[in-house]
This record gives sequence, structure tokens and C-alpha cells, in this order.
Amino acid sequence: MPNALTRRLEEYVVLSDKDRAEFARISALPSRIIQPRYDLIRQGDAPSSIFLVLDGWACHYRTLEDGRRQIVDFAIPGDLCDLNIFILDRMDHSIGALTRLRVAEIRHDDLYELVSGSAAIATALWWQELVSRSINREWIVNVGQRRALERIAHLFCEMFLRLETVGLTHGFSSDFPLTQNDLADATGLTSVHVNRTLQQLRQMGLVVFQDRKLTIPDLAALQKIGSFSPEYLHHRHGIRHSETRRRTDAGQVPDDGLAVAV
Amino acid sequence: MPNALTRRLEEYVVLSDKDRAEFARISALPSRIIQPRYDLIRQGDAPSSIFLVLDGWACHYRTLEDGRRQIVDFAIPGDLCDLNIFILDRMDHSIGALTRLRVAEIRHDDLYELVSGSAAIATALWWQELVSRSINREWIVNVGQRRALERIAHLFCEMFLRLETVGLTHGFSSDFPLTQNDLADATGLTSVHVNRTLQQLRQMGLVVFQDRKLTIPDLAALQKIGSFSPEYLHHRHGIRHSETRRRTDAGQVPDDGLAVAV
DNA sequence: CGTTCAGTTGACCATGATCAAGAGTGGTGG
DNA sequence: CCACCACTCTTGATCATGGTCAACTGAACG
Repeated sequence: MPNALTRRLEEYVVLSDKDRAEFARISALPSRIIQPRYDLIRQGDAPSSIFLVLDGWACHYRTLEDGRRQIVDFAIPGDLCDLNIFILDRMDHSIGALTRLRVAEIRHDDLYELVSGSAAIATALWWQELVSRSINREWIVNVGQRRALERIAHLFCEMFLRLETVGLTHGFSSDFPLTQNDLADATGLTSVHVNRTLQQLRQMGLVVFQDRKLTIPDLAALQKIGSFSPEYLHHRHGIRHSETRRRTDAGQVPDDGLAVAV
Repeated sequence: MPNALTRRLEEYVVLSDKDRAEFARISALPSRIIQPRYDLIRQGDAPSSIFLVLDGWACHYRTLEDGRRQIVDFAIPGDLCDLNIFILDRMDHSIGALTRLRVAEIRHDDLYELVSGSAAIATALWWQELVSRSINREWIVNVGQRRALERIAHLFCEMFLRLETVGLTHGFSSDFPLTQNDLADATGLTSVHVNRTLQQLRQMGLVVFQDRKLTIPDLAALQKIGSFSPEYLHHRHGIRHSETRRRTDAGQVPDDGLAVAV
């Protein structure tokens, strides 16, 4: 019953039992709770630890002087927030909790030990970093080239696959605790227009999005609307995802669908 | 008379003479020429070397099925194109030459030696990677939140500072070999609208952009219009740049303004 | 209850897209 | 040397996507 981080990294590399034990240990470190709408790290900070999301959603965002806000990525269980702070002088963006958030705090030394103790772990963390960057690039494409309907469809597809990777989906559904305003800030639209676009997606039968849950009855159809192709996520088991056309059973994920990072 | 890569990395870390010699050696490796509008690497490729831009401009871009193209970053002399290919399976985007492009090809082993031979170099390359990511994030903000005039002003500011870092500006001017179409693909606008927006910027006296050259008579003013603040570039000498209000002399960069990557 | 926050709706507007045509420039081959 | 082509830039007319402003609903919570 692997935790979210392990599940995530095993998309990229083969981990040994020892590696897995290390991650289990880290995930079991004393965790910190952040309340929704509070910041975990602020732009300009120079924190001395990095955070591993255990439970809940966060977002990476930047704010302009006049208050405009752009979410540049979401963080879900299994995501490491910013390896970079050990190298860069200060945070160039903020990380805020969207839900009640539980994170493990990993100190510099711990991370160093972790990385130097296992080549697989080092590679996996590198990989995670590079995948995050690929996601950044895709977001540029999303806001730069796609129109509203596509943008939101695309974001739903991406997040659904990312959630699936860490075992947080159940069949066609998943918790999805974003407000329409969050969606607006992530897609560069206004919340009013997000609202209307969601109605359109609902009316087309492509998504059910209510009570902080998302259901995608036909992922392949949604991918088409969102001009989504999953290669940029670099999942090793990408075939599983891209063959969503086959997901015609209503089956639950049998093993550990609820196994949020212990 | 340092080369572009050295100049770039010295924004981040202190290099020893030995480190500098290493970079000089690498920059002097047999170089490859790519003609304008040709691709250096294509999405889906799994190349075995990485490229260091010595001369000319390139762009990182993704294309959608229907032909829409989004440029997600530019590469100028001193930029390493994609450390990631040693880890990720295949390229998730393409890199194309915008001008006649000269690059050095660095093989996996060479890079490995370089990195393991000097902690400063390893840190510097890490840093470069993280700064690139910060730039990616800022581009999301740019296309997501800023309107046309701001977007283009912002892009001009960013590229001008990046060019300055590698010694490719002369006073208030620089080569700037982008077509209006390139600008459109980078900002998520149409070339028609870029044209009109440029006219506006010109009329406001903020930029001179013709014959593949860019002049910014008052960088501080342009930064204001573009709601640009340079922290995200993480330049160590950031003060030099942010105090552009003081650039009231018409002075040339005295030392090595022409020192394009040897 | 009153307050706050998320979602919803309507009317109107503006930014920027689309379509189309023409001008200027440089390169190439007959 | 000239004619032609391709490419970039420019301009005008029209249109549409999505923004703005404002008001209202309903649920959650103290």
C-alpha cells in the first residue's frame, strides 16, 4: 500500500524496497497543517526546508502589484514543493493552501542524505523536477493558445491523470477542491466566464463538477475537446492513461484508491 | 574576455579559473550550424547530446495538431538547451533556430565529467535550470494575466536583461532577430495585433524595433508599462539591472559588449 | 439570524481575432 | 539584369470571445 510520493516516483524509475522504506520514513515525519487560503511559503522567503504534500491541494502562484493573480501550478499529494530553494536565493513565487493541507517538512540534510544514498532516488527527484517543468510549458501553451472551453477541459484532463497517478481517483471520479475562482486564476479567465464555460461542458455531458468533486464520464472525449495529449506528463505507464477509450467498465481502482500518503 | 556561458553562470556562482577554462574548452568544441527556421531537436526525439548555444537565437516551442504554435522560451548565446534529455525519455517540445544558429554539442560523458569535476559548475548548471523554470512561470503569468501592450513590453524587458547578462547589448540597443510572427507565437497574440501593439509602443517612445534591432531608450519606463520586475531572473547583480533609472548616460558597455561566445 | 463566500445570471462592452488586400524587401534563377 | 517569388510588415473592416459590472441565490457557519 504505497504512499503518494512512492506511487508518483514509480512512474519514473524502479525503486528498491530500501528506497520505498526511505520514502515511507519521510512521509511519516512530523507533519505540519496549513489551513485553507493560508500560504505555505511566500514570494521573497528563503526557507530552509522543502515540503512534501501529504494531504490536500496547494497552488503555486504569482501576484502582480495590482492584485491580478496567476496560478502557475497545482500541488497534490506526492508533490515536492520546490527543490530549488536550496540553490536559489529566495522564492520567486508563493505556495498557498487551497484546502486544509498536510505537509512533511524535509530539511536540507535529510534531502541530501536521501539523494546521495540512492541513485534511483536522485534520478526520480530530478525526473519529477523535469516533469514539473514540462507541465509549466504546457500551461504556457494552455493560456497562450487554447480558448476557454479547451483550457478548462485540458486542465481537468491533466489534473485527473495526475491524481490517478497517486491513487486519488475512484473510477471516473475524484475529489477536486477548486473553486471556480481558482480555475479562473489558473486558466487566465474570469470566474464569470469559467462559470459559463463549465455550464457548457456540463451540458455537453463531458464533466460533472459539483460539491468539490469531479467526474469525467468519457475521458477520451474530454481530451479531444481540450486538445489534450498526455505525453508531456512523461508517465511511464502512459499507455494506461492514453487508452482511456477502454475505460468502459465502471470499476473502482481496486487496490488502494484511498491510500493518501500515510 | 569571458564567453557567454561563463558570463551567464557567473551571475549565479563564483567560478574558479579552472571552471572558466572548462567552459572555454567546451565552447571551443567543434560547433554545428543550423539554418534559420530549421529544428535543432524535434518533439519526440531522444537525442544523446545537449546543445550549448554559441551564436544566434533559438526557440523552444510546442505545436498543436491544428497548427497553432506556442513558443515557450527563447534560447540565446550561453543557454544550454535541455539538460533534461539525459533523464526524460524523449523531448516533450521542439527547439528551432530563429537565426543562423551555432551550437556546441556536449555529449553525456562530457557533461558528467564537467559536473562531477566542480561543485561550482554543478551548482551553476542547477541554477540555470531553476532560473529557466522561473522564466517559464513568468511566461504563464505573462500570457495569463497581462494584456497585449504589457505582454510585449514585458517580453522586451526580459530578453533585454538576458542579453545584457551575456554581453550582447550595446548601451540601450541589442540585436533582436524576432519577426512579429515570432513575437505573436511567444505572447499568444496574432501577428496583426502584435503589429498594432508595436506601433503603440513606438508611438509612446518606449521602443525602437526595426531591422532586427531593439532599442529601449528608457528601460525603467518600459518595465513600468510591462509591469515587469526582474527578481524572477535571479541575477546576482540584479541591482545593476533594477537601477535602470540611472542609465541616463548613452554609454556603451565598455569591456566586452561584443564578446559573443568564442 | 446576519455574514460571508461560491455560484449564477443578464446586459453591455472592449480587447484582440479574423479576413483580406497591398506594400516593401531580399533572394533566386532564367 | 530583371522578373518572380516568398516573406514580413502594414492597414482596414468586421466580428467574437471573453471581460466588466451588478445584482441575486443558496449554503455554511458563527
